[in-house]
Amino acid sequence: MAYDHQKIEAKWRKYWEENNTFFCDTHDFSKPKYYSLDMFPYPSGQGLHVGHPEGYTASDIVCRMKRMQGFNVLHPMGWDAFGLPAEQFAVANNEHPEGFTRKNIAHFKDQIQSLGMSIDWTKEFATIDQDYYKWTQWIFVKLFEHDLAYVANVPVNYCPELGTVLANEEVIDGKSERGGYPVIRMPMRQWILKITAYADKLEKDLDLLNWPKSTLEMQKNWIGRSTGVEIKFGVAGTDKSFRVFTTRVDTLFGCTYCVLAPEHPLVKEIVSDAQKEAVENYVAEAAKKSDLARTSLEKDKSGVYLGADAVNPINGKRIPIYISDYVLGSYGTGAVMAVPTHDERDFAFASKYGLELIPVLEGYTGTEAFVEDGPHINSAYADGLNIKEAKKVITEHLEAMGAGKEVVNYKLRDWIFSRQRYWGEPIPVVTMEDGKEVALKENELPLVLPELDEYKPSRDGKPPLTNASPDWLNVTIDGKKGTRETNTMPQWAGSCWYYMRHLDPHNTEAIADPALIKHWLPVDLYIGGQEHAVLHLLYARFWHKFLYDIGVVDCKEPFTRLYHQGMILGANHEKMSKSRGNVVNPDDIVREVGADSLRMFEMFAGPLCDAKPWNTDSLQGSRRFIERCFRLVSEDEFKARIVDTNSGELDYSYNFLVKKVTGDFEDLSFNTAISQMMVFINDCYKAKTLYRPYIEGFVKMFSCVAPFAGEEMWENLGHEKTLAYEPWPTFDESKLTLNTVNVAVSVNGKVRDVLSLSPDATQEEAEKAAFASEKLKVWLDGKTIKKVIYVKGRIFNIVVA
RNA sequence: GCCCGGGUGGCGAAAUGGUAGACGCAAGGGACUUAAAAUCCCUCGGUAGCAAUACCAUACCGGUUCGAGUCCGGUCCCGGGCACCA
Repeated sequence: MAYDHQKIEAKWRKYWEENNTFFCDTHDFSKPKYYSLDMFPYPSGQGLHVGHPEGYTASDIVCRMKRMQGFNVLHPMGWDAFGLPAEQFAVANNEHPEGFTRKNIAHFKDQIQSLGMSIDWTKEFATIDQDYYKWTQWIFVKLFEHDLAYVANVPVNYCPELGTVLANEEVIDGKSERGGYPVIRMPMRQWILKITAYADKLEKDLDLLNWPKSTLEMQKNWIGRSTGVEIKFGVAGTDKSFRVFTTRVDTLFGCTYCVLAPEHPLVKEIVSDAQKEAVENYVAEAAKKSDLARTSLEKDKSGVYLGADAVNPINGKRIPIYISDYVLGSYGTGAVMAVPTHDERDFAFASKYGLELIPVLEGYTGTEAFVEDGPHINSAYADGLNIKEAKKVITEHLEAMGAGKEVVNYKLRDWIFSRQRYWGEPIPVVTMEDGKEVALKENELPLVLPELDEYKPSRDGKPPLTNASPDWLNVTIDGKKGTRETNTMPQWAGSCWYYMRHLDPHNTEAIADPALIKHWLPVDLYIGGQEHAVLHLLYARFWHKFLYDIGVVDCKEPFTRLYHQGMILGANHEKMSKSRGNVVNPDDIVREVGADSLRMFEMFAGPLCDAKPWNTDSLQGSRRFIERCFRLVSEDEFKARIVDTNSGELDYSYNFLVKKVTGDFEDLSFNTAISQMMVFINDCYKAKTLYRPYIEGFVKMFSCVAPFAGEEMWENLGHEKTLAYEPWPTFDESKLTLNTVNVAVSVNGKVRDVLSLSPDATQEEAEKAAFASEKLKVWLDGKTIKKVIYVKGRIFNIVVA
């Protein structure tokens, strides 16, 4: 019986669906739980990409093993279904985006099912389902009630091409993260979530996570915690003052001027008449510039003297105040103390405007800012101290004077949460005539997205929902008139809490049954692309922490273990793209060589986290391996070798295999697990007899990677039911001890002979055997033996002079 | 510029500080076959040699060690992230 992948895969797909094989009874708490989650896909019109099966297969392998190990495994799938492409399709065809999206979902689901994922489809839902986004809106209302959602007129990142504002996280190099369109700064009324209120927790709790180092690092940098001192500077000749933030308070004696951000409120108040025009011009120019222009184009520093001076609180020195756009209004206090001798930016600025230079650390040469550690000078009581000591002393002085205190600052900004788009969750708020915002009550949710005649945003940035019918727009609450919010939520909203909803996707009373939340969270394994290292993962952590604080969840973090699959590149080692003509369609592969071969190839190609090029030959090699395994239980020649009494010939190979595969699957090291399976199969081909329990154990492990073939092989071995819940193979440690092991004998570290010794041969025995070696004579002849090093089972090294 | 990763055969890659290149792909040879495909077996880092074997070899330079792909310092490349954050 030949390996017919199409027949086998169709057969078992049907079997799993009909028997609801992978149904997870989430209320069954009798077994330990294992919750494995894939980052749910956005169901695009293009269908599945060949990269999707990679992450999905990885988590599927772990789920299949965990199920056999007796865990109650939850492995769900859902759809991140609000989003731009569907809306763009809707605008182009003047059609509601839902129909298009539902069609895509059906296609995605069919494709994923064809890949043999052991998913419990009874837990499926989409973010666009009304009974899902009801709860997304509910969480928003809770945030609002806790003053974590507010409206403000702020300068935002507006993307004219997309017709919407974007979060800071969605702007990369002045362009939109999606589409790469230019983004400009302009003030607009927006809903904002106070993620900064959670900055400290988001930073600290990174310690609790088993996440890739690079991702932790990126989150840390994004949050950008820094400890420093806030210092109060008085404005000379007035009763006004301003605060600066510095991480280098030790250099305060070298501060020779201060710089305010152009948008600093004090600027208008203290500017001198003589400088007024120049300052106003500069402020106007800076306001026009986008962040991009202020940063990348402005290598050269510019600024204007305010005509006012400040007083350095540490020594009473009178110093000029400038404004410059290299100081950001949105970070720290929007004002800095400048120490040109020990800060590169200040040095550049001071050199340009001929400002005073006072070195306060030994090592300053006058040609550039000296930023290393060293003894302080010109710093009164801090002279001779290093940075750390000087910081302490000067901070104490400032505190005693009431002129400074230690503070923590974050780079993280609040999350601009509203979008001027149609295809998103409506924000469940009504603005009353008096300008007050009122959130809808729970029984008024969901606030359903109304149908429109047209889905286009208007040119002036007004959202499509402003075109909704007056019935929808105008509401009366307690006899007062109000208007519904016409902004919608960003796509991230739906993905912030979906992992909770999979536990209980049809609950109408709560976001999920609290008992289920308590039992099943956090997610044990979360696999998805690294492109979400900051955006989605930061937002989801924020919502989770908020839900923790209001008692909805009782763990601090949603995802304990996170892993990113690497990209599948084109055969030419470049990113797959239509324009490069190197795109591989998974449907074609499934049809031609089968889902099992695709899974095997993607897992065997290299470490899960690495980028891996597509390789058609290697794909065939994976199929060849599956066929080789299949033949063992389907061809008479091999079936006749399967026996019920153990001859012992595969003892080592099998037991080592079980140990290796179990550990490697746990570590997500699938490529090495598969190579060990290949070694075992090669051994099987050489063996005279095949001990049945070994073959069955192999099939169980193999089936995690190639589930269709695995089930078929299991049936060929005489079983009637699926192997999905068969007990996971165990290994016998005693079978892993060999009678003899190869011990390399080296002279001065160079291997000269290999001895066959007992694994626990003593040093004396090893020595005897080594010095008896003919091959060694040449290397030892006439030499003095200084010492020998013996490591059991590994090496016997002789050091000679 | 700063912060993370990473650099090993023709290719994808393995290697608790202990015989570098497991496993696979490609290539070459053999068996089976009328033939081909498929399958099975063998060879396969470089140089020299009929061979045994020797020397060289994990980006480059240096160090620690009996012993370094692995640890430490420096250099050069490649990938990713951040970028006036005071």
